[in-house]
Amino acid sequence: MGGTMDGTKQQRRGNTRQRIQDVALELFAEQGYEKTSLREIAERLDVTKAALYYHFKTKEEIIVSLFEDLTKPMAELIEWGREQPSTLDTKREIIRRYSAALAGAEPLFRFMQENQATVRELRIGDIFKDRMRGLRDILIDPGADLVDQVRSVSAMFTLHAGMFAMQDLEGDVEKKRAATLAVSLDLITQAHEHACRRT
Amino acid sequence: MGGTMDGTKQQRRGNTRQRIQDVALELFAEQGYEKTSLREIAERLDVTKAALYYHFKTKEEIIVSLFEDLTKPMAELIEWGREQPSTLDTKREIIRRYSAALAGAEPLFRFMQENQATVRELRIGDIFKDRMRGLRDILIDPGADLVDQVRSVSAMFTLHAGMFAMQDLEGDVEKKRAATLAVSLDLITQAHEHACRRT
Amino acid sequence: MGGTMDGTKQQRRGNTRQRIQDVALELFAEQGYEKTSLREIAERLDVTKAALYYHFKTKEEIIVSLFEDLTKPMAELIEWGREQPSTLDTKREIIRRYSAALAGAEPLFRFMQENQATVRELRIGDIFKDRMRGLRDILIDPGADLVDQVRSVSAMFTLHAGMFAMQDLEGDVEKKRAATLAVSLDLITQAHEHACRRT
Amino acid sequence: MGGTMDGTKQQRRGNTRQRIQDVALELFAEQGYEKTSLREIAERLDVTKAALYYHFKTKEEIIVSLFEDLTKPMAELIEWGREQPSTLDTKREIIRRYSAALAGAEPLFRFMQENQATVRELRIGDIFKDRMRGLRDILIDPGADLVDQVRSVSAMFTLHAGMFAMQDLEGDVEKKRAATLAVSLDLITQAHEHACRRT
DNA sequence: GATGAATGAGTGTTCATTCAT
DNA sequence: TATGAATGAACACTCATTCAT
Repeated sequence: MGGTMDGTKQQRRGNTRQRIQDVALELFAEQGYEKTSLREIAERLDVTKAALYYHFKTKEEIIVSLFEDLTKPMAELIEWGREQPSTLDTKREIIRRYSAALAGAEPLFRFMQENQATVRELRIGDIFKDRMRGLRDILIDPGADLVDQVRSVSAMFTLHAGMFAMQDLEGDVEKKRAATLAVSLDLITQAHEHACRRT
Repeated sequence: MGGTMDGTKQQRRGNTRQRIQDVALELFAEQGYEKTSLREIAERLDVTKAALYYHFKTKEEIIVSLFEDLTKPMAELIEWGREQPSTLDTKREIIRRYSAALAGAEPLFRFMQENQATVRELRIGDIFKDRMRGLRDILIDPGADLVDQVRSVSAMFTLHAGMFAMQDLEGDVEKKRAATLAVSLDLITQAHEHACRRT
Repeated sequence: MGGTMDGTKQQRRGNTRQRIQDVALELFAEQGYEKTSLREIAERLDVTKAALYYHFKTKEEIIVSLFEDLTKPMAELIEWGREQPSTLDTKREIIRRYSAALAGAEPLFRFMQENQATVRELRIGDIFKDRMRGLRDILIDPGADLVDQVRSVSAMFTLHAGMFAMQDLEGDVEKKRAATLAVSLDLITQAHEHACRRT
Repeated sequence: MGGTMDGTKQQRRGNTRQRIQDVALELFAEQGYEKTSLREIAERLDVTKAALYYHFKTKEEIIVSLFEDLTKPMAELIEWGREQPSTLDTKREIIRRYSAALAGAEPLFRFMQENQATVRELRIGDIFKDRMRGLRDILIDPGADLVDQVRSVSAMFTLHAGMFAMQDLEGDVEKKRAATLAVSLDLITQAHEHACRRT
């Protein structure tokens, strides 16, 4: 209170790019990619559309940049996972870390889930698909029972559902997160143990 | 008058409305709602855009009509479910029938899943959300453990994931459907039995 | 004066396409292709830009349609020329007819000449280039002296120059046209006779 | 100060203005004035757009400066021509020197020819028109036959055509230049001698 | 001698929608 | 049952230009 400059249009030196990303992600997640126009983003930031083009070559590049910035943890997780032995502990750790990665970039992941049709046509669509497949292949034992494969995939999707579809369940957010993680871990454990017993 | 049926542009008496729905659903599911223009639909049918407006008042009404026509089984399932006692058998039957309902209107459900952001702004968004909540409330025991609630929701989402996300797993389509159903039934069973043991 | 309907927005049934072409050609010839915006064309016609798009898929298609409509005589001339024996009389007739063709589509040819850089990137650029080459190859004797080849080409370009670059010479338009044609015929005659004497 | 010249971005002290002109002319001649953006020029030079504005007040000034620098020989030629007696020898010398002037600034003249519609709206349009008229008036005898006037103008345009329209004729460049010049001299000679005979 | 950041005015193009016929 | 012709509002994107640093 008092002090912090004059309040309008100040302090935007050098961080405009960041502010564009923030507002864009918020709007993309809220209304979808196509229904969010550059005009809208620009107006919220009190700059002109042309200013957006100074920082990003196209509309798509905005979402691509967000994707690249925010999914780094996911990429690293996959890389890490590939180098580990395919033990139950590894898989459980993957699930735990993936849960954390999701929580850390919630709006982006919500966007990815709720705009799949759009995302599919965008450059990030393929990258994301690859990543999901990467994760899946780490969690699934080659040659496992089909039911157990489904269980592994379901473990991942339970985490997704936990973020978006269970938000209107009554109860504390953190507790729901924990419960979701528990079910996910349960599924991956069942999948793994069945598979072992067979061999 | 009278005359030869020559194969093109005849024989479509009265079924134009139906044909519009078919093509629209195909395109909506493939490219998304916003990216599918009425021009595109009209061109595929070899009629003019204005013709679409003879059959549907707006673009939104096309998707609404599809939704209403194709989700009747789901609505009936919920109605049926509400009148049944909350036993394990009931729940398993719900899951089975829901799986069948999904399979029977695959493109529409794919559309709903892949265009959630769009659907949310449409009239069908709320209806669908209500239905999903309806289903969920039948499957969940009030006062059950949070983990078991998650398990129930996960049972539903496993079916969804099964339709869309597992399509690139290797294996026969029917077998995958069966496996998915098995995991889903497993989850709902676990949820139910835990809950019973507590009471 | 007196009589002709009410003056505003009447009589435009069915001929809008034609009116667009007329206005577009006028503006393209006057200001160039790039500097003429669709807004400008639409405003002159008192319709919206979108109306232009009902009749033409793109801006380029407007100029393409003009080109196709207006250069038919030129195309036919080339076709005719190819079937004739390569006599002096044929060549003189070609020059005469080409002169007439130019006069009959003056604004288009002016446009083509004054916007060569633009035209080169358009679809019509290549077509036009081919036509010019076609004409040239009819007029030039294979194996003629280089100087005589130049004379033949110069005969064509003299006609062009006559249309555009000599308009500010003093004198009656028709007389200038006749004089230009005379010089052109002279050149083609010289070219032909030299060539004959050599063989 | 001292220091190693490493090859990139050095050694351009003071000659940036020149480099801008070079690149601009190249692009203007290749794609036209309107289709060449300052961004493009700047990118080729690996400087920012703003840097261009340090050296030139507007886009137009770039082409104006090119025009002024490169058409000095043409201006001097006219000045010289005006002071000479109107003999055949003078006229032939004018044609020879004009041919050389064209060859010495080929890209600019190509640009002027291929962007006439654009050039007309630019400041250089009028200057150039005046110059062409100046040349013409030296070559034409006042009161000569209209046909001979056309011949004189055609002599000039033959040189133009020679530069641009005959480039795809087979044959050595230098030989074509010589042939073109020969035809042009021929035309001017015919024009002159006819005129003399009449007086 | 040049850059980073931005603007204002414009571009061609597409869309859902309307309405007289 | 449809079409032909048009509209108004929007969209992504580009441009020449400016100015503080």
